[in-house]
Amino acid sequence: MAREAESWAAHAHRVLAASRHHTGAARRAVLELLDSQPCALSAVEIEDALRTSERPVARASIYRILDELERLRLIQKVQVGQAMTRYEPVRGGDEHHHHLVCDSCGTVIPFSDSRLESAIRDLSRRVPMRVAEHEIVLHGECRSCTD
Amino acid sequence: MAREAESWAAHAHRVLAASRHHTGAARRAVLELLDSQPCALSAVEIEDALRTSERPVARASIYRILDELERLRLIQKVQVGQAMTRYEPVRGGDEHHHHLVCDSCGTVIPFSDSRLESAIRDLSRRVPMRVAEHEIVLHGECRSCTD
DNA sequence: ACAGGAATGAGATTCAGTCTCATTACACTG
DNA sequence: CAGTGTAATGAGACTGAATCTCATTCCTGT
Ligand SMILES: [Zn+2]
Ligand SMILES: [Zn+2]
Ligand SMILES: [Zn+2]
Ligand SMILES: [Zn+2]
Repeated sequence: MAREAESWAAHAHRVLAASRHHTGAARRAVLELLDSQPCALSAVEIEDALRTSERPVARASIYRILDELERLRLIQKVQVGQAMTRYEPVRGGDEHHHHLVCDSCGTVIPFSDSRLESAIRDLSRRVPMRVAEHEIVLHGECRSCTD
Repeated sequence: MAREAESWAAHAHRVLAASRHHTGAARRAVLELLDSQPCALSAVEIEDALRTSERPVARASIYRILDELERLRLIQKVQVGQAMTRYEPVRGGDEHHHHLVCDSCGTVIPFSDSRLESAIRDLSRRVPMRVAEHEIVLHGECRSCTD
């Protein structure tokens, strides 16, 4: 399957179109910004970035769109520290991952670890709750801040 | 050592006294409320609870006290979802633990798992950051919400 | 092209959390 | 035990992310 050829934005757009009627320009602008970005963005950063673009999008729309994308599992929240929530594309259903956060400079670095995931999977079965999600964040100091 | 006999509040009070000069009534009120509670509390819940008690404490003081307690590792933040930050006593340095959060009713259930911790410990060594802390939250639906 | 309903925008609003600074209370000294 | 210096506290203004409202605009199917 030529899935590699399809951008995340295009995929997300199709999923979005399949799950509701309209597909406005605001959605497209947000999708494309998210897809172009290497890192997780906050709603405010998205608003700022789009304000100066050819397709500004209102705050209310951004939050609505992000909610929708999250419900469809097209993006995921990244909670780093107590600061504002960030969002990043969930690409290709492939790599589930978590984050390292530098408490000095705020840098967010993704990582994945199969042993950790398997421990979580195993644990989820023994716990008094139907576990749907998990969040793992490692805090510390990144290389550049330690030097 | 008769450590069992000493309440967390009393322990915290000693640590606090050892690390600074004054030890006001506001601090005592917050310590005792935290100690008496089975679950993690938010700053707002603490403020509300104390407002109707015999020793109301101002919001600014509550946040100051919580910051101080956290720096001394007497309490720990519990970030569940995107909601407001909660705080819970760190008792006896003993059981490091994490939380299950029911996304329906908001219930928070503590758990600990040595395999998970060892996976984290191991992982922390292989990662491009000096890891100081970690947060793990499992989300899902608790038994009462599933029924 | 049209109608009906979904999507969007602008701004008011909420609310956790922070900041300021005047006042109070603690702990030590004499 | 009163006096003094300093830390702690309180009241409320302030900040900023996130939510809400509702009038307007724009899709989409017919
Ligand atoms: Zn750093
Ligand atoms: Zn995982
Ligand atoms: Zn529940
Ligand atoms: Zn742990």
